[in-house]
Amino acid sequence: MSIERISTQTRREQITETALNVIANQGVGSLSMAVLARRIGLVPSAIYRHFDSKDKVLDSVVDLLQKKLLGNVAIVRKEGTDHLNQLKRLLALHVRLILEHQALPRLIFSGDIYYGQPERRKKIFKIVEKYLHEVASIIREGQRQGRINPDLDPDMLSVVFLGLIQPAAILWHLSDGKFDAGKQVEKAWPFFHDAVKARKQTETLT
Amino acid sequence: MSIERISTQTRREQITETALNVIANQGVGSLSMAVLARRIGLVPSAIYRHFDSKDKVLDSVVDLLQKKLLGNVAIVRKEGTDHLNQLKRLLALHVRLILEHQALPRLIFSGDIYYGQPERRKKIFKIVEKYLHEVASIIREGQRQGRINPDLDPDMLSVVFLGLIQPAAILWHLSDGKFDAGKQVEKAWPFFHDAVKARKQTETLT
DNA sequence: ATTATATGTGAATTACAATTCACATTATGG
DNA sequence: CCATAATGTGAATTGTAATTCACATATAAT
Repeated sequence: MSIERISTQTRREQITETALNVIANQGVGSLSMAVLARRIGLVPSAIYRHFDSKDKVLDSVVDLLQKKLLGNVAIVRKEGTDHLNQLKRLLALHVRLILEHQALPRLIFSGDIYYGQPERRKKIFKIVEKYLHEVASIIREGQRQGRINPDLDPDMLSVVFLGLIQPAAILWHLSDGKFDAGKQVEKAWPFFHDAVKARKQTETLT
Repeated sequence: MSIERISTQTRREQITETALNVIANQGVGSLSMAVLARRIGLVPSAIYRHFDSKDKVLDSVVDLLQKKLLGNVAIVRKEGTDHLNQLKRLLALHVRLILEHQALPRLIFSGDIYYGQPERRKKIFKIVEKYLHEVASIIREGQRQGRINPDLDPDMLSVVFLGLIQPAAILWHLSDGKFDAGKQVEKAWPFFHDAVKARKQTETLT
């Protein structure tokens, strides 16, 4: 009569993924134990066999997000081509990630997820910070390699880099998919690339 | 015994502003009629003298946001200096707006505000769209004026422009004010400016 | 001043969400 | 095979939020 029984380990992953999807599609406000349970085919109280509370579920979601986000960085670093190319690749992966899980910006922005939860807020900040560190680090290597203009501040650039994606993601989502985030980023990349690459010789920066 | 009675007109504005602040400080999820009322010094049911429902309050918040956001564009256009300067000014105003009302990105991202409310979602999209149109229009004029590189796509640029602000705002908020968004944008602007300005003479774009 | 309208109050209603608990049932180790 | 732990269920509890309503009182119009 009942649903198949699954090990807590797998269940936890399933619950976390589902929660991420709910947040992505409907926002943090729509995430309830009931919704979560229904989507999986469980009864609300069953969730408590695997998580102590809704808060713990949210913590788990944040962890998942971290894994996915920083995972992308690891991927492009392994590919180890030229550093500007790493950034390009990272951009592409990030776009895909965001389009798959619109939840990413929502987790960061909504505030509902960390209001009254300073720990969680700090954690999310750390994740973003780490991501930016990695990007800045790639940029620095590119500068050492002589491919990226050494006059530019890598930390500033890393934030701008993030900005190549974010608004595109918003627009995509707000427009219900009509705005083509992929195309925007494709167009924005050459602009960024050109602005960032080392100048051949004499070129004033004003 | 009771609070002073105020005309519905003023009350509506007061309620809307308060709602915006609550969202800015605590997220959409924390916005309840009770919180709203308490902040103003009313009783929850009193809100209904001025708004039919919470949804109507949210609609009103969106209107307010539109006014503020597009208001900034109007301001810089009137100042009518050089177009690149207009953008710089707009950037500064936008930063201030976002720092004052962190609600802006939240309204757009949280999803809670428009899930199940396609009308509202469309409206928000229209606001952002219009903002971008204005920015693109400023850019086009700059191109006609010969100050901005005519090879760059103004629509693409307008989105990138938005990206100069957004991540900075996130970081500022996530870090609880420790990350200096103003400084980031100040640094990012010269980068953008240089990348966008018309090239003196021969300069390949790759 | 008197009446009508606009504002504000407090209690009541309804719905829903998080969480707990006693009770099944399946899986697993011995 | 048996005992025990792990999973799942459904009812019950508690809290909170949106909304309505009957009742008060200030404000404005006559």
